[in-house]
Amino acid sequence: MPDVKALTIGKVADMSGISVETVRFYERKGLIEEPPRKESGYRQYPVDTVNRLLFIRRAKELGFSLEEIKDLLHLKIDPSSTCEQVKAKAEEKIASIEEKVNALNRMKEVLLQLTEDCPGEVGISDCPILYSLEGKK
Amino acid sequence: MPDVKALTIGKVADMSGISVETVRFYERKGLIEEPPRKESGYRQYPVDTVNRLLFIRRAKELGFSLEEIKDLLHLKIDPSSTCEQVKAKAEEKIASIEEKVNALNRMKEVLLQLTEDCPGEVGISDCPILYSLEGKK
DNA sequence: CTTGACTCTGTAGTATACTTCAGGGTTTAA
DNA sequence: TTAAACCCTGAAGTATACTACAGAGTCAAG
Repeated sequence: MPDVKALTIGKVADMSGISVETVRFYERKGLIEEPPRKESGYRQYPVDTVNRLLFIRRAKELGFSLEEIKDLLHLKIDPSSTCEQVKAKAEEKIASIEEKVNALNRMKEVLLQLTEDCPGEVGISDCPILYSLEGKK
Repeated sequence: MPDVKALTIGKVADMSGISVETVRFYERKGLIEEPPRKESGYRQYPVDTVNRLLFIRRAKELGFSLEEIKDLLHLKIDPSSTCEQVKAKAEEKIASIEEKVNALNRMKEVLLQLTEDCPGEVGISDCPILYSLEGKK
């Protein structure tokens, strides 16, 4: 008798909101374990795989890369790792988000200044935005 | 007699701070025109190419993609385009930067909340960050 | 005239995160 | 039983922005 709890790849994909192709891709990348197979070769997932996929989704939404998520998952699985280590990863991520935000805000400031200087109805040859991009201050 | 003003690719690369390979790459991408060649096949750039490359660099620093920069350059060259059109591109860019900043700030808020909830010295199985990533609220 | 620095083309590799496809075999519901 | 729906592998394609060759020719200084 087959394991009633085993799910096909299509099922875990639906349940997690991740496509079948992407689930296989995550397996290749080592984000999820290779599941047992039926004689036919079909993957048979334990239900818990859905949680793992949801974990990956949420972490992605928080801006973690697949590599970082892999680290997080390894910490999660390794009983000798500590909450402190996870917290450190989160704090690193916060710092890198802050850096990105600062860089974007600097860009925005420059662009805002340029658009403010732009009267709008001027011919292209006098456009202050292009003028500035040309490096003429 | 050769054009005294013609520059080799190495010269424009040095003067603009962009690598030789990248200059050729920009040519393939249509960001700079194909320059005339010597009989040997060597590219001969007019000095103005340096300004164009600097323009590209600056626009990149402001977060424009190569495609967007190409648009900007076409506007710049086309005498029928207006300053208004350039301004519109800049404003689009500002809006997209704001969106990114907002998304990043939302991520940061969630991460901050998670790290605040984390006592630090707890075993991995009780880590509130991982707990939350698992989707258990 | 030689030699080292420079240039040429075309192709392939890098990183991230997938998606698509060909050409099969398997399951399941009617 | 049969046809739709699903699954398999392995390779290639997508987008962005380059970088790195290989193998050959060219240029400029001493």
